[in-house]
Amino acid sequence: MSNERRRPFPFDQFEPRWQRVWAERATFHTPNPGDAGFDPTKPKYYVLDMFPYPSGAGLHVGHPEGYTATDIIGRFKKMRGFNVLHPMGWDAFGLPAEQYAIKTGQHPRATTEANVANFRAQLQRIGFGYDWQREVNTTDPGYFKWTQWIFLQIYKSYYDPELGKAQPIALLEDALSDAPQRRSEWEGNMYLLGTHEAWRKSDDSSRASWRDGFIEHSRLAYISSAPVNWCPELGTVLANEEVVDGKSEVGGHPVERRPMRQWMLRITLYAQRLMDELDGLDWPESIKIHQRNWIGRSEGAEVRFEIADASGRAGFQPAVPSFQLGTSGVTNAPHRDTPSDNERNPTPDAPGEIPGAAGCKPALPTITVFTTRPDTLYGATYMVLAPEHLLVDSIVTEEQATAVEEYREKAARKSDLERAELAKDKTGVFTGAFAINPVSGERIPIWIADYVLTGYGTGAIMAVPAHDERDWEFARKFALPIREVVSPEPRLGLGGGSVCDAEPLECFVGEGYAIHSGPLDGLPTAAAKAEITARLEAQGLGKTTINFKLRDWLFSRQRYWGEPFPIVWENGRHRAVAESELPVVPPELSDFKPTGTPEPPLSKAKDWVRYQPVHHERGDDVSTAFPLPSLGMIEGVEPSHSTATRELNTMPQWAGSCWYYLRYIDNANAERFVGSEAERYWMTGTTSHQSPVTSHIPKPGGVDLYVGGTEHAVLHLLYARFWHKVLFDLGHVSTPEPFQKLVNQGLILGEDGQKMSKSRGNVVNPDDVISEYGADSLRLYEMFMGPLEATKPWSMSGVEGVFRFLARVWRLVMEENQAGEWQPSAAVQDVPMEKSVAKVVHATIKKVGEDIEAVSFNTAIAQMMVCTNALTAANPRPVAAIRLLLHVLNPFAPHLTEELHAQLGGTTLLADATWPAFDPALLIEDEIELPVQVNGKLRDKIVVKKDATPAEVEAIAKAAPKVAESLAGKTIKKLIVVPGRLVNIVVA
RNA sequence: GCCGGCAUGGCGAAAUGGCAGACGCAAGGGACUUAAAAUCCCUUGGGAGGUAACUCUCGUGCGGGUUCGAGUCCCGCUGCCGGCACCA
Repeated sequence: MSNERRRPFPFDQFEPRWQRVWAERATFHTPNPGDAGFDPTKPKYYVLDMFPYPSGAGLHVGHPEGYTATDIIGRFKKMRGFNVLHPMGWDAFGLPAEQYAIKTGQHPRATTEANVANFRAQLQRIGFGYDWQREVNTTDPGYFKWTQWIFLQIYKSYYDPELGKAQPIALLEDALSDAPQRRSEWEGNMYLLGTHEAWRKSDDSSRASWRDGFIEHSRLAYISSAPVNWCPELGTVLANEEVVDGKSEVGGHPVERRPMRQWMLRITLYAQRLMDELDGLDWPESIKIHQRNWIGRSEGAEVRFEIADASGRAGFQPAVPSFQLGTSGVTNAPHRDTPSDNERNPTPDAPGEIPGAAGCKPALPTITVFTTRPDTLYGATYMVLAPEHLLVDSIVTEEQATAVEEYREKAARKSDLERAELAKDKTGVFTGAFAINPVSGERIPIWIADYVLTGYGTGAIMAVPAHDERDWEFARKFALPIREVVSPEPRLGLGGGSVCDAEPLECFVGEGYAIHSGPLDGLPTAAAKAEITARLEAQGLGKTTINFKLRDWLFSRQRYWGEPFPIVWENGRHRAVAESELPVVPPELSDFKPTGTPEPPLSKAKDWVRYQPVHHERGDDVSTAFPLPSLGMIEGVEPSHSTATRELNTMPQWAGSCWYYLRYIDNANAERFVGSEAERYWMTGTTSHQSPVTSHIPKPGGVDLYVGGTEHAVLHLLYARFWHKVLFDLGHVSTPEPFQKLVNQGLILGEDGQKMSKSRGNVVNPDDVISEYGADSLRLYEMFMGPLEATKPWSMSGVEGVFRFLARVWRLVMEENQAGEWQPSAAVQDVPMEKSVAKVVHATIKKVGEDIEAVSFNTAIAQMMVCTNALTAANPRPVAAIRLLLHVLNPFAPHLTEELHAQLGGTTLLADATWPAFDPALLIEDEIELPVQVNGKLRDKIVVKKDATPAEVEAIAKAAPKVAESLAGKTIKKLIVVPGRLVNIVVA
């Protein structure tokens, strides 16, 4: 069979040989600034692949697609005189290794090591020019030490809304002690930071504890007990981004909502920056749009509704200011930030509420809603709270209490999946309470319904059934009044803001003109929004607001095979371990099974759990964020370390991949996560000898080219940008964005046009392709299939096609002797190139270079095929022409070209060669052929001198036989000569 | 429902608003060979006409438009793929 068959060229012999040569000579090693061999005169180019999770299944053909693209570009840039950084590593924490461990009892570290070895060998077999000295592995303690360190930087920071950036939390502490009078101002912001719970508790405590609580809850990493996505099957919680249709993205297991104590990262505070700073990036527009949609900014207004007391009057105005209407324009849903003793009946703590002070008539709370259509306020005929809304308990009437409680329990039990499936069927219950429409003064009922989400806006809405599909449906089902307040066309004579005549027949959600809306009547929607918002603001009843769909990032997992948090708990408070204690290494376990409860598997390591503080040398960073005594320790009690326990959760897999591109830059650095000199060079191209980087970098800088699949459009690419921005704010990195240019490779389908999968049996294994056709054929085919970004099916006969092309290149240079051995061909001679040969060779140099820059590899390969066909026809074959072809083919088929280059007497590596220059003079034709059209239809072709004047061209064109025939008896209305392109004659 | 992307031969695909189908696959024919493989050469979008070199004509999902000229730009559809989906 195939191994019996004689190979058209001996790729199986020379491919491994050249791979060894590259490895031995460290051909693709790139020194850092300051290292031996570093050339500061060269520009830098950082080309990055999305590093793989080393699964047990090994590489599939999708991996080498992007990797070959970056390899071609990296090798090309090296030939063009760049310092090229092109590294590879392993995103090796993750669920599959842990689940395999559960099944087999084998330690995840063992399987991970074996898989990494396999992946590395597979990649090396394809001949990628990685700098293997820069390899990183997220599970390496020398790596995750710095993942933990970065987490601590986030933990020790807060977001300053005025500066719009993260700051060390120590500064916040200073600010609070320096300016205690700013407390009320801070209180406003505190709610915005989700810290109102702490504020409430601190109300009657000392100033110091208020401050501690405030600091505690200002951290960019915080503890929350909000309902999270719990997956019982996987035994862990998942981020919103990891839940697809109510099922886990990994494994497809059902996911339910339940409140749990979890670490969250305040990515929401970066929503605006994450959105704005996309603009400067050279990314596919679709990915940018995807991220913008995910962040989901919407502009609107918050409106405060008072609750009517039983007699129907508006309730008492609360004595405290409504600090939800704070200074910052950014709000998000209230989080229940502190573990609640009874999670099913959380303490109401909504804004403005003062629960039952003894002996006084309780002031009734207000309800704040978010709306993008404040212009429809006159049409708000009822309100809806999310079932989980914290106000429900305090407003529900006795008669409705049972029904409400039943509904809330049912809603809580519903999984996300059920909630999604039942989405169209609205359900809800009346609370028995009423609110006052602030503009019409009308008494409107307050309902609860699960179509209102607790996590978005304020978790409460004003319902305008005439102009919102969902409210319309709900109102129809429960026979609630529907009032039309927007008309698609301007209407006259329907003013007065009074009652409308009849309920509308259908829901109108578009923009139009206000009707039945008092002072707004006749205004177009945009103006009506502005007018009503101004009026509300003047009366303290509302204000413009911006809302984001983006939620804070749920950052903890109940897994073994992940980075432990560098956090210990004591007396119910968390604190950072000292930096000198990093890395916090996971304990050895033999049983990795989920506990079956939300208790993480690390809880099984009883000794590890009990925190034994290391003895600190002088100068060690023990104090971390702020001194231990301020952490809520009981005064007078000596801190006792024996009671301290470690945080048992681990970080999600995204943690390691949030910064790996930085570690490649300086992967052996034991002092810092990345050396600043090297970081500045590879991210901005400048060194300390050059002018310092200012805070306003015109080009965002970062990785020059990042290639990977679209599946990371909102997960990895959003998380990594977030971490990078925090590091930038804190002065640890020099660019605001990590990845300047992004290219998405398309999906490779099976030969049947279906997605490759084991069950379909259409999976192509790159190893098989290599053993039959060689690594160069695999590389070349993956690039020749079509545009890199396109989804395209695999075709083995296509592989065969590029294989034949490579064999033709081989035979350009080599021929078989009588004994059947390959030897340099006699046809290859040191003769000058004929002009026609020189022309095609130089055209090839030009086009291939341009196409590589444009990431258009399929057309570059087509041009090299044309060139090869031309050279095959030449006899003798000028060796200079062949050498030039080998140079431009080298980034694509590095093994074959190195071999042939050596066979032609080359003593240096093509990989180290300089990209050839083309001679533009050769590409200029003396005579050019021009098509001549009559009325846009091709009639003839003429040949003219390249510098012929338009008048000359015109004359020749008119004289062309077929043109003359078409023109006979007609008058020329217009004649267009496009120099070098065509002639078009318009006749009557 | 909303937001993207795509639509060109039998197939993968090319084409700064300027000769549609480069390059490759597949297919057919031929050369070499005892034979096969490999290799090399020729043909290959549809239709019509011509003994022939060739000639004419239609053709880039559908319908309009802009333009001397549209696969390409604009408007309106259809189909497929991907994402989001009660986000007020």
